[in-house]
Amino acid sequence: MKYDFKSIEEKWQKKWSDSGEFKIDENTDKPKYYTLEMFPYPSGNLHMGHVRNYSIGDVVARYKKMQGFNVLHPMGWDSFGLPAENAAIKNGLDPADWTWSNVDNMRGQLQRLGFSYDWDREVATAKPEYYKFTQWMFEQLYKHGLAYKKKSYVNWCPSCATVLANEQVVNGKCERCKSEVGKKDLEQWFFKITDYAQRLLDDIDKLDGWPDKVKSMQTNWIGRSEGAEVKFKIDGRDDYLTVYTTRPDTIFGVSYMVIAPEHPVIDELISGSETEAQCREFIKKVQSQSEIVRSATDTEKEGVFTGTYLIHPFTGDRIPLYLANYVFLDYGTGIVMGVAAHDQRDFDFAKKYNLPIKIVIQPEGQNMKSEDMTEAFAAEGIMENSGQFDGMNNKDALKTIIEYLEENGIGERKVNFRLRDWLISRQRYWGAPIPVIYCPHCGEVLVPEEQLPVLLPQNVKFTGQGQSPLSECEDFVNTVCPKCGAPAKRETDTMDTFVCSSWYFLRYCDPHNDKMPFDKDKADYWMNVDQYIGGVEHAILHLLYARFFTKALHDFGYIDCCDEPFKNLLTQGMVLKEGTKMSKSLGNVVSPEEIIEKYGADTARLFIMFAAPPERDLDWNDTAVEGAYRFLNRVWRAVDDLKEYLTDEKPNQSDLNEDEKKLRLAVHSTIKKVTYDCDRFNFNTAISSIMEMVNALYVYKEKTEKENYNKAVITEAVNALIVLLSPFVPHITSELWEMIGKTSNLSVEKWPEYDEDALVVSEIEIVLQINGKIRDKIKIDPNLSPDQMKELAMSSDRINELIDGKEVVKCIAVPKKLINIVVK
RNA sequence: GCGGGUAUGGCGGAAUUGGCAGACGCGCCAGAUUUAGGUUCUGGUGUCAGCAGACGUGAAGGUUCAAGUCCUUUUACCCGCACCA
Repeated sequence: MKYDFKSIEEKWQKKWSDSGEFKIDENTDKPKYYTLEMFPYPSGNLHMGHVRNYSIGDVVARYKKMQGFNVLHPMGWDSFGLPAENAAIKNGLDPADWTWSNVDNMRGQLQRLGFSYDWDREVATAKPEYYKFTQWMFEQLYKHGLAYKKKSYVNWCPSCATVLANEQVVNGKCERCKSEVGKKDLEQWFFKITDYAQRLLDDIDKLDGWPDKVKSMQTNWIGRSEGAEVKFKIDGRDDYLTVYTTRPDTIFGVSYMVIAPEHPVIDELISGSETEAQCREFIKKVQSQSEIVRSATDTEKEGVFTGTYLIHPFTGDRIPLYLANYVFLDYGTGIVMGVAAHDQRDFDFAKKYNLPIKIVIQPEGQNMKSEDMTEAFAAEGIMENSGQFDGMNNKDALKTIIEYLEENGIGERKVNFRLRDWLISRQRYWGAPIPVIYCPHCGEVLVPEEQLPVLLPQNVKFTGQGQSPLSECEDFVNTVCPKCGAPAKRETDTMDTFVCSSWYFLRYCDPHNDKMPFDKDKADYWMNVDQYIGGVEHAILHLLYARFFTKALHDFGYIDCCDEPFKNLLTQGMVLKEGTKMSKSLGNVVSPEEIIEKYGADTARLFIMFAAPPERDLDWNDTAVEGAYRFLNRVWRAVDDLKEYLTDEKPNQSDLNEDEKKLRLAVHSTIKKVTYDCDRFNFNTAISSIMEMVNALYVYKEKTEKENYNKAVITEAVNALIVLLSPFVPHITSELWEMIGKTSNLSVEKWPEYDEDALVVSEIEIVLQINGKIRDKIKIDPNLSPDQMKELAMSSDRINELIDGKEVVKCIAVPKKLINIVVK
């Protein structure tokens, strides 16, 4: 019989779907295991990255299930987002129709790959029954003071015609469409993720199962720094400006101050000053610069004197205040001390504008002169020109100076984060509407919970310009105030899709609940996610937001079991073709559909799991895919040949001949190895050891006459082969299972255990070395003591020949491995 | 500049603890089967050398009886952040 993957895969996929094979619930004594792959955006078709992501997840799910866990393995759709709306603008399609037809197509593709999802738990963020609770989440955050509206300079993508979160701006460009992002002064909705900055940072240490890379990326993104805020009095006035510095020890080295051009106090400061005209011109110039130019390290530092002086709190000196393009409004206070001698940026600026360079820290044992300096001195040293702090080590001085600042009311210790609040409103249609109503009498009012969801209106015009399409939709905008009943208007912005995906893993725990986003007991049963799998591109955005949501929901009392969503994280590598990323423009895209058509889902899955370890990039190789297909055929033929030599009897180790023992050894060492490897996600080596076992089976077949087959040993080998292979290639193994007469369900078959007795060998080969070089190999009883081993080694003719006439200095024997004789 | 990572045959990749470097697969070479091609089965395949042997895990040192693995220095490449005061 031939391996007909097409009919086999169709047959089993239908069986699984008809019987609800992968349906799961909480009513069991088994320990739970929640494995989750990042849900896809329904772009229309699966790509190889998806196939890899979900193949890895499916192997984990099936393996854990066979090990006796109650496995939650769900799938869903991150189905709000811009492409649907762009399709509407371009082709006049309804975003919902476009989305749901893509979902149907992709669901079919996932099913053709044989993934073991509990489809009853499917979620889609764009369904009212889901976004109802996204809106509920917004309201919870609002009620706890974590959602608020403010006017600020925000990132604006002209092409997407919407604002963006800081995390969505990559090198000054929109992470979605790559257009240059500008700034706009707008009133927008934010989530106060900064309230959680310290906890999000501290708890990174708890994430043992996360890759270091992702942890360090999050650490850098949160960007904690310690320093002080210091007040400088404005000369000739009674008020102060406050600066933030991480180097209060250099405060005596301040020779000028710099302020961000957008700073709100500037207008007042420069009005009427002699440099007003230049200042205004400079501000205009800086604002016209793109974020990329502005934030590039090599952009020349420029500035203009404001006409204002500040008074140094220690020396009383008058310090000139400059506008400068290298100071940012949104970090610290937007005002910085200029310490030319000890900061490279300040040094460059001071050189350009001829500002004094004042040394206050000397490298130990040296006497630097400012006129000789070619770059700033930022290392440790001894304080000088710093009044009562002279002679101190600058690290000690830093602490002492902060204490002094606090005691004298000049300043205070301050921790700063780079993390900004999360801007969540978007001027787009295809997202969850923000459930807020503006009443002329009551102001900002939440839509009452019982009125959720605020539904997206239909028959909306998409122009792709200006305001959110919702704002043109009279029926939607006009409503009544839930508090006073007066005519009122709805918020017309929708939420960033990252809000929807920040809690979907909780919804899978209880996907049909229409009262609450999830039942607390169910969430406490399933959470947290034992294994999360996805691309590293979400290292900051999604993973940070999901952590924030989980912590907030935990604090609000909706989950008890954890305040971190993902216990273990696997970031899988990319799928490449000839070393480069697959892309339409390069024309090197390998379509999963074609591969399934040509070789079947099992071959696609096997190749992907075999070709590289999961976290590494994988280079697609057509001939190696053939190799995977060849292997499955080899397995098929072996089982087909041997199916008539099966028995119910178990092998008896003591009755076996050498060939039978060898086969049994191969089988049981493979069980051991595959189990070990699967526990560590070394799927490529797990598969290679199964291949070795198949090779051993062929050797046995070759060497043994059919009438002498040991049926018990063969049966054990065939069973183990099918079971061990089943998480990787579920269709062919299900068919083979049935073919050898099994009626039980393979997907819940108990994972095999190896038999120690089968691993015992009477003889092993060890290596004889002289001075670390291999000179001979001998076969010995593995249980020999080191002394017995040495004795045997010394009786080797070859060894005696080589050490003849030399002095044996030392002899090392490592049981079961080698003997090394050291001679002079 | 800061942070994370990678480097092993023609290629993808193995090598749990320091203990036979190159498992497994691809490719290639040969043999068997076949009218032939394909398929399948078997054997070979790091480099140099006829053999013995020597060399070999980015580079250079070191520790050790023994190093891909540990230590020091260094190079190249990939990824992330970056005028953050």
